[in-house]
Amino acid sequence: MTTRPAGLREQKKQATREALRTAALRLALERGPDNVRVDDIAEAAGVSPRTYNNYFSSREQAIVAAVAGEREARVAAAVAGRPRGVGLADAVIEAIVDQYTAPDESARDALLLIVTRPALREAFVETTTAIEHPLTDAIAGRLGDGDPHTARVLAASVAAAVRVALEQWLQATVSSATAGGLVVPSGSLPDLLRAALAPLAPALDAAEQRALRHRRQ
Amino acid sequence: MTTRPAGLREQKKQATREALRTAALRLALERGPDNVRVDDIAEAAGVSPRTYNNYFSSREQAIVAAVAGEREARVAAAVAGRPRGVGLADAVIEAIVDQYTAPDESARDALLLIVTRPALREAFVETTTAIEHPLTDAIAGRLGDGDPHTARVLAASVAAAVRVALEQWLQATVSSATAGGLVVPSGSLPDLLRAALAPLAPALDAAEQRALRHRRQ
DNA sequence: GAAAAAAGTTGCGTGTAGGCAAGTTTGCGT
DNA sequence: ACGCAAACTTGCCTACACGCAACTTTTTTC
Repeated sequence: MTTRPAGLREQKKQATREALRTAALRLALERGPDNVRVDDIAEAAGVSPRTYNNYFSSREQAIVAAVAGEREARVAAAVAGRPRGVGLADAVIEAIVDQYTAPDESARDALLLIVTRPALREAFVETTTAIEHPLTDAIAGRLGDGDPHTARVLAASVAAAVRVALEQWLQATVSSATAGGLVVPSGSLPDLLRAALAPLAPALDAAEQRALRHRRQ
Repeated sequence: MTTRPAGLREQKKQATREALRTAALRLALERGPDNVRVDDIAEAAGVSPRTYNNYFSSREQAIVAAVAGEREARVAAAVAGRPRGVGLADAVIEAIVDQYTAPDESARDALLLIVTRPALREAFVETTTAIEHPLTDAIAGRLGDGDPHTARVLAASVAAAVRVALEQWLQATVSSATAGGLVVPSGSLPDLLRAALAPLAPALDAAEQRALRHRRQ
């Protein structure tokens, strides 16, 4: 579905990208993010520093990409994969909660690293915009391609809501970190996501109803 | 209303900011955006280059800021200023259409400049996120402070929809430019804005109803 | 299967973003 | 009115992003 004919070229590109981001994360964890030069990352991944910048347009991007991974694609697939019966709002909300609540233990200490550095936090929050395009397609698929504009706006809004939830979560995390104990848990991300997405449910449902009505006629 | 106690300090800051962005725009128009160094802008505004970066975190920001101006504040004020009777969705949509359709003739050639340079276009589109905070307050004011979270999500979604509309408008503009004739008009921005915001109306209305019901109890 | 075309990598050079610490200006309490 | 504290400006310095043009690798075409 998501995998195209392959081609050696594309394989290498993905491999390089993967090598860069894992190298970036590993080095950041080993020495702390401030002691990692892009030269180091490039060297660890076996490419030139110039090539690094062909893949990532900032040093932070590579690090957060290792955590965010291919979440965009997974979210879109999850939305598309919900059974026909469930409403659009439920499909979207549950798909997102699922994908952002992956039991990814390996990411725990990485997130710990991210929350403490403002630049990294910002880059991490920025990753939410990456879900817009896949999500647009997924929503358009469910709405029946009547009006791609609507799907795009809804996807952008959903991404914005996710961003809001992440910001709240990070803020809670960092304040609980400075407040005292071990950091990890903070407010429950799933709850924050649901709360942030809830106000958009009427818009999603309305679009779905409109699409249905339109198709009948 | 929006003007605080003043204070000489704040005045100077605003003056510097204004000087920087007008200088940036003037120079960009005179010589073309690629022939403007931040040193030039700083010099024209009478500050050090280092100070420039205390105000704007990229060269493009200053140029687009001259066009975007204080639109954030105006949008928020316009939303807050609509009569109590009109629904939230209408208030928001009309306020935004008004503010983005200012008959600002002086901005015409500036926009012409912006659409042609990808970096400037991106920076211009990014300015939409600036309306989020003021708009959050304005929406929260209309919803009655019952749940500030909802206002924030709605504001972020509205900003996202505006961004989508701007992207479409810029794309239409640039393609009509490469296609042939004089550039300026392209698709009607007001129409694009209304179309992009329409799918969010149900969410805005639902929030308003909820707030009303909540207040009655 | 070889040659042309397309896509990707790399080094170089220029301009830029931002941390830090010292110097300057503004605001405020007394 | 005075002086202290906080906020802003500035120069210096390091690392970084990205255009460009030459070169290498993969893909396509005949």
